[in-house]
Amino acid sequence: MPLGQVLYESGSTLSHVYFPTTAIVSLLYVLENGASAEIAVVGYEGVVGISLFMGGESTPSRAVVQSAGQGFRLKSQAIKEEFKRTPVLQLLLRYTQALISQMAQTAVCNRHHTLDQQLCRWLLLSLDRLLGNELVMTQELIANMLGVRREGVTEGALSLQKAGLISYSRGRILVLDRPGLEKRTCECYAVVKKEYDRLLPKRDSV
Amino acid sequence: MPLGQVLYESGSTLSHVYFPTTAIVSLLYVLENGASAEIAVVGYEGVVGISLFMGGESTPSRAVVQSAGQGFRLKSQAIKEEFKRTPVLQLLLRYTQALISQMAQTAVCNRHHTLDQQLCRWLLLSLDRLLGNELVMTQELIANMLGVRREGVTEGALSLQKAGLISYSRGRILVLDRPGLEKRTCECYAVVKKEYDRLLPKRDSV
DNA sequence: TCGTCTATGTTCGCTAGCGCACATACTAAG
DNA sequence: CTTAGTATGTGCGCTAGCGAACATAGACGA
Repeated sequence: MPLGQVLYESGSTLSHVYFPTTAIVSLLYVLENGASAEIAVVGYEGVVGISLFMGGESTPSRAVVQSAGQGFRLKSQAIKEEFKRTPVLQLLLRYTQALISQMAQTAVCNRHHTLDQQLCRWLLLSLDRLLGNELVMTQELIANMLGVRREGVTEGALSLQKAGLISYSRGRILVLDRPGLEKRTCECYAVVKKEYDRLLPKRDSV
Repeated sequence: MPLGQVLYESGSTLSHVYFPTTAIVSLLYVLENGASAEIAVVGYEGVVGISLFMGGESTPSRAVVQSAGQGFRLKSQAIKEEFKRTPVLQLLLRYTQALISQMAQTAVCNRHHTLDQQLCRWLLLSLDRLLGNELVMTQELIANMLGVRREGVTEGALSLQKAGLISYSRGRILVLDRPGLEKRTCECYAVVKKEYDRLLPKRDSV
């Protein structure tokens, strides 16, 4: 495995599972503007291509050889057959992959996007998991979730309210203009949502 | 599930697996100084307590109810018995959990730690996956991995060199003082390493 | 009705890291 | 040896977000 080799691109179907021995492989998440961040490092202790046995076939991440070296690989077919014997696990594994995607996206988002965008993303992700269009949630708590200052959330929420996208008071947030939020957030929300939809087609069947 | 309920603490052994229906649960990573960041959100589409069927028993993350609501739960014993039938998967699943830990830690680290600390973490993690004490890697590439500017890495590397911890030139980095790096980095390196060691005890057996 | 608590709003100085532009300096190919 | 190319060093102005301190105001119990 030479330095810089791309084992798989974001979104492509994986043809092999790789077991590095002396090589190191980086898992990168790439944003639309080309900016990227490394999500994890895989060396001799690990496997590149988890999604193949997670049931997802592909991931929104890219795998790049970070340090030249040796490794084994297995045809995807071989792995998949191994796992066909245990259909019960499929759903759980697929969910796991969705979760992993969300985590990874969170990491890049932390790095590259503004508090404002992250706030929108967070509101949308939460909303997707609720029935109405109301969130019971203080700004203080949101700040904790996002890992930022409470004051930052206050500013963000204010500007969203001024823009007529939400309205709130004392721990209740009403989303008035969902599409507006979607326009205002970064790509991360859409990526995560798409991945959940792809991996868990019937979301209310769990 | 009332708002604010902690389903499991970082590091504790999980007693149940939870399937939220109307509740939302946040997975938080907490730093030593108490600062934290949300790694992922789990709602009706998902499961809280993945590590139970991943084979890891516990995770370094905390699960908090973010929005009150209903949900099911299963005793951990029930889940584990289900999975005892398929011992082949165990190793892969355990590795998956280790990978997930690394991703999560990366996300908090992005949020809360300085470039300097992250650089040390990155060097150490890479070193752990190599034989010698030399990395073949330009600062430009490291910047890409960390998702920061090349100049930032230059500054960091300079100060590490001045401190006598590393020495480098044109794409070759020599680590001179490993313990020194470990002292200088944030907790994230240790957490990840510990988790890998815990989950993959015989690291050269993969 | 009053007092208290909690949620939100506002200000101010500060710093890390960004973006950009450019200055070296090592290296390898001709 | 020369030249081109790539890796590293440096300076400068700028902005997002931090930390801390404090102001306001809705909610709710006594």
